[in-house]
Amino acid sequence: MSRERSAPYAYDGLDRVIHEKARLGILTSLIGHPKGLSFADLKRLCGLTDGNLSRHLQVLEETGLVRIDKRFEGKRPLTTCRLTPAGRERFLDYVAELERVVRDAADVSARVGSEPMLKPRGA
Amino acid sequence: MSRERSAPYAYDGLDRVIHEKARLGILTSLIGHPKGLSFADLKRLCGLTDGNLSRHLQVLEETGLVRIDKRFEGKRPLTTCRLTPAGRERFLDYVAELERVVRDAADVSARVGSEPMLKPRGA
DNA sequence: TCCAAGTACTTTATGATGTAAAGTAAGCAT
DNA sequence: ATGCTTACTTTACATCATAAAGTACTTGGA
Repeated sequence: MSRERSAPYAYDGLDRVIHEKARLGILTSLIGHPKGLSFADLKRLCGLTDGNLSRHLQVLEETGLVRIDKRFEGKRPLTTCRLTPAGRERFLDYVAELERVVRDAADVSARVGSEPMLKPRGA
Repeated sequence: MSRERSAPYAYDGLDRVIHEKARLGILTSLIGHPKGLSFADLKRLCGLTDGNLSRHLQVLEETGLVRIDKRFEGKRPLTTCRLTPAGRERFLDYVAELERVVRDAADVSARVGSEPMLKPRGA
């Protein structure tokens, strides 16, 4: 209930590592797949290039959010990524803060909603 | 309803300009104050330094999300910021996408919630 | 067998940009 | 006068996302 009394919109809970488009996508993908996802899967799901994904995974591993498993499936390398327990926890904390952002914004669009400022659903 | 069939976690709707901690705070502050906020107010509400706020406001003005009004109140300069109509719209679009992120994540924590992976409330 | 093309990544380099620190300018207090 | 505060802006640095190129191996023709 305290939350930086003086700076209610500082959103300190928005972890920089997680609050990044690409990484946010990766983590959201991973939280839905406890058994992990392959490099190729993530690439497709998140619409990322190889280099881009590789780099982000590196960051996520270094910060202990994901575990990366490299093995060979037959003759080909297969990289599998999954959330660490800590990663899951930090991600859920992050999402909780996101919900707060959404709520802060929603509160207001309700308050201001009486004025015809948001275009009516149909137009 | 389409949303990049093949890359459901790309979150293209997360506008880079808005998806920045500081700016997200600024915009959330502003949407709640249709009459605008002063530089000093924003600084406090968002917990930003002068230089930092100044820079972000510049970006937000350049991209047409906020309007900045500089006048003198008595003998002192007073900078007032408010959302433009376009800014409001783009911000609401952004928030809608945020909601999607939250929902994507929430769906899953529900699905996985049966397993004792998230620490029980008390521990 | 040799070569071209594809898979599965990693490394490098560059450009953008968030941020701290310093700077400007004016008012107010002592 | 001198110093402190408000109200910013400018600069300079350091981080970092991303594209492009590179590595290594495999598969599939000719």
